Amino acid sequence: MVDLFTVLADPSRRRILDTLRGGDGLIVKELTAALDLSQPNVSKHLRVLREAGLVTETVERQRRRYRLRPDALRELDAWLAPYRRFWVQRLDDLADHLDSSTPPEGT
Amino acid sequence: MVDLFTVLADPSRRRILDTLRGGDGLIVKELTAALDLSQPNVSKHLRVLREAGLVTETVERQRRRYRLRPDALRELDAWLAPYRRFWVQRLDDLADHLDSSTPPEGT
DNA sequence: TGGTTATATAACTGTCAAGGCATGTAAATT
DNA sequence: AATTTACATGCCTTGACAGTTATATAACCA
Repeated sequence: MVDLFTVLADPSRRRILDTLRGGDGLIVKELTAALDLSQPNVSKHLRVLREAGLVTETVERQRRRYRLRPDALRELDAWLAPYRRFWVQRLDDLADHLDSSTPPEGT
Repeated sequence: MVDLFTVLADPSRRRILDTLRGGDGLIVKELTAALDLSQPNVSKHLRVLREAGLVTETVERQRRRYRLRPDALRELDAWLAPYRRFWVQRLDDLADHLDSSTPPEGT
C-alpha cells in the first residue's frame, strides 16, 4: 500500500488532497465536515496519505492538523513526463502542418 | 473501472503502457513475451486500457496491434496541474531568496 | 479438411482494501 | 472526578479485482 498510484486510486483520498490544497492545513474534524465522511474513515485515509508522504501531521494539543506535501506528487509527474512528450509532439506536428498549408484568410 | 487512476493503479498495466511507448504498437503476443505475462492476463489488461482510452486496437488479420494513445493521460496531467503550482512556487521562493542574498563569488 | 496460431472470454479462486461500528486514549471542560 | 471532545485503531463484512485454467472463435497453413 506504499505505491503512490494505488494511494491516489481512491476517490476519497483525492478529495482530501484537493481539500487540503487551499489554506494552511485542516484538522480531522474539519475534513470530515467538509467531505461528509465518517471520522474513522477520514483518519484511515489520512494515515495512508501520511505513509505515502502526501500529507504531514502536526499535533496541536487535542487536535491534529494535516497539511499537503505536494512534493510527493513529483513521482507522479516524473512518471508522466515521458508521455507528455507525445502530446507536445502532436502540437509540433500541428504547427508544422499549419506552416506548410495555405494560410487562412484573416491575418 | 472506468476511472483513470484505478486503471493506472495496476503495475502490469503501467508496464504495458511503458512498453508501448517505443515503436509503432505491438501485437498481443509480443507484449506477453516482453512482459512475461500470460496471454489471457495481457488481453484482460488491454481491454481495460482500451476502455479507458489509453490504447487503440487495430485488427491485422489474425493479430491485433495495440498502440498507445497518450492523449488519455492529459486527464492525469490536468489533475496534477494545480499541485504543480506548489513546487513551482517553491522554486520561485528559492529564486527570491537567492536574489536577496549576497551573490556568490564566481560570475 | 484438420491442425495450428492468435486472441478473447468465461468461470473460478484468492487477496486485499474500503467503510461501518465499536472501542481505546488523551486532552479539554465542567 | 465525571463528561465531553478529538482522534486513532481494531474487528468485521462486503465488494472489487488480479491471475490462472479452460474454452470459444477466427484466421492461417499443410
